[in-house]
Amino acid sequence: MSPRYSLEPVIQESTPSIIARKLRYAIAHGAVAPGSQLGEAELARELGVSRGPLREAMQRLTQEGLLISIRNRGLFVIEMTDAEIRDMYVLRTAVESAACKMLVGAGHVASGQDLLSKVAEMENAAVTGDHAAMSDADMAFHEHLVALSGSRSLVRIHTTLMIETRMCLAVLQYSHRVTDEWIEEHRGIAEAVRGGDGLLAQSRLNDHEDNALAQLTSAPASASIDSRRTRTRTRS
Amino acid sequence: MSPRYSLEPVIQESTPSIIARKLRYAIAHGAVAPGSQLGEAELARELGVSRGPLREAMQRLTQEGLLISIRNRGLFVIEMTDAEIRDMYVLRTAVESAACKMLVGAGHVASGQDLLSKVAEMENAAVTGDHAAMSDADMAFHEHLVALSGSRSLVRIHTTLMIETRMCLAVLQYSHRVTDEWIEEHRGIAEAVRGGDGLLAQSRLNDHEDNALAQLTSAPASASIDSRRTRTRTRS
DNA sequence: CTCGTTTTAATTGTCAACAATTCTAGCTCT
DNA sequence: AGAGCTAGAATTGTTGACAATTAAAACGAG
Repeated sequence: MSPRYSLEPVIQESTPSIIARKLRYAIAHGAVAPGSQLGEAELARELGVSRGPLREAMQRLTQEGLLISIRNRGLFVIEMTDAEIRDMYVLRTAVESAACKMLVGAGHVASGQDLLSKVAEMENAAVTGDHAAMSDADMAFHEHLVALSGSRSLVRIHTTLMIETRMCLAVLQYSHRVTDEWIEEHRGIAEAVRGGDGLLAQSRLNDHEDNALAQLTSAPASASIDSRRTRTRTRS
Repeated sequence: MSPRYSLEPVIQESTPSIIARKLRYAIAHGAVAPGSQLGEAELARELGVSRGPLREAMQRLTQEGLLISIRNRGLFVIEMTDAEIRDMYVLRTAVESAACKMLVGAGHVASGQDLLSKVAEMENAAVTGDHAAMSDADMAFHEHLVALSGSRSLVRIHTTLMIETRMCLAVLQYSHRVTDEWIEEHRGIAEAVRGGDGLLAQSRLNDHEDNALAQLTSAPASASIDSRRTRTRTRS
């Protein structure tokens, strides 16, 4: 990895972008609890920037749906109810299903092989018992699936959805016994893509997302999703 | 005081929201040409607000994809190429198709009737030759289709997509001969929903979007892989 | 002891001024 | 005359301070 050839672009990332990226990472990995308030002054002081750029970054995250803004009250990290998680998965399934449909017909064999390599990474993570790596590989598979479609629209929407997914995953723990069938589901999708059978890939994808959703919503350990102090106002 | 039974919430819309809404409307209806630059100082002076709230509004539109921001250069209204329009329709079809799938099974008869009333509005607009009303009714149909699904995620994404669609429609003019078959396509979708046949509705929706896309772009739409309704897996 | 009012503190919303960067035009040198 | 360089103007990026609004706590009356 010689850094000579991959020197970073000269266009410096704008300050709001940097802030937004850091906040996204913090939210996605559970560093800030869902439902907690993000004070502008506090964050600005902590990050060493002024409130102007920080407000723009917050604006982006609000637009993406990661934060909710209550006028003259403040910004809060979203608390996703089961219904909202289900709703998110509806959109996510729609996006990934559309990606599947685009994959077949244009180099689906190479795409399938590519996805199978991601499945191999998942297996490696599974045998070592590394839950974080398992989660990363899982998300990498889905991100790669959408990226292979070549659709910028789908990728953009999907990126946001994966952040929300990660946020949900950060709360609960994996159970060991589901990883095996999970891997098999991914392999099934990848093989369907390699075989060029779009409908089969879509149906398998549907089933997979349904299973993943069931893990997130009906899991007994997911009762601690909402934060300790639940002072959320339903009426805004 | 006349008694109002549906008093609207007193929450006053934030200034950036108002600005964003006005700008969206202006962009969607072609009041500002695609590719033109939007100067912050000029707009702020014109709207009678400061640059702070205006920047937040611009930030939203940039996030939505209606503007592109070039650092230290300015903000410009997007110019959508044919490829980008096609890409947008991929996402739009995915969203509306997912909405269709949700419609069947839960009061699909009422939903179908509801959609058919929208088709009737299109017919009224067609006989009077009012192209603007025709366009409005067309978009109302699709917005209603997604709204009936009850999914907030789908509605949110779709709203942005319809603005971009409107922006594209503002540029070109309608040709008379396509309106009739256009109406029939909508009616077909509505009737499929009323009949509870989700797959038929999806396939008809696919075909309809392909046709609409062909009207917008000069190049032919990318090969519609599996727009046909097929229960058996096709293997070519 | 409870309900209503008032005060107070903290937060966001807004604004005007300053700094940094980029494009353009004019100039000089070859 | 053409290419390269330099100075100017215009724009955005950033900052700090001030105003408006809200929620909660303290207080007093019934």
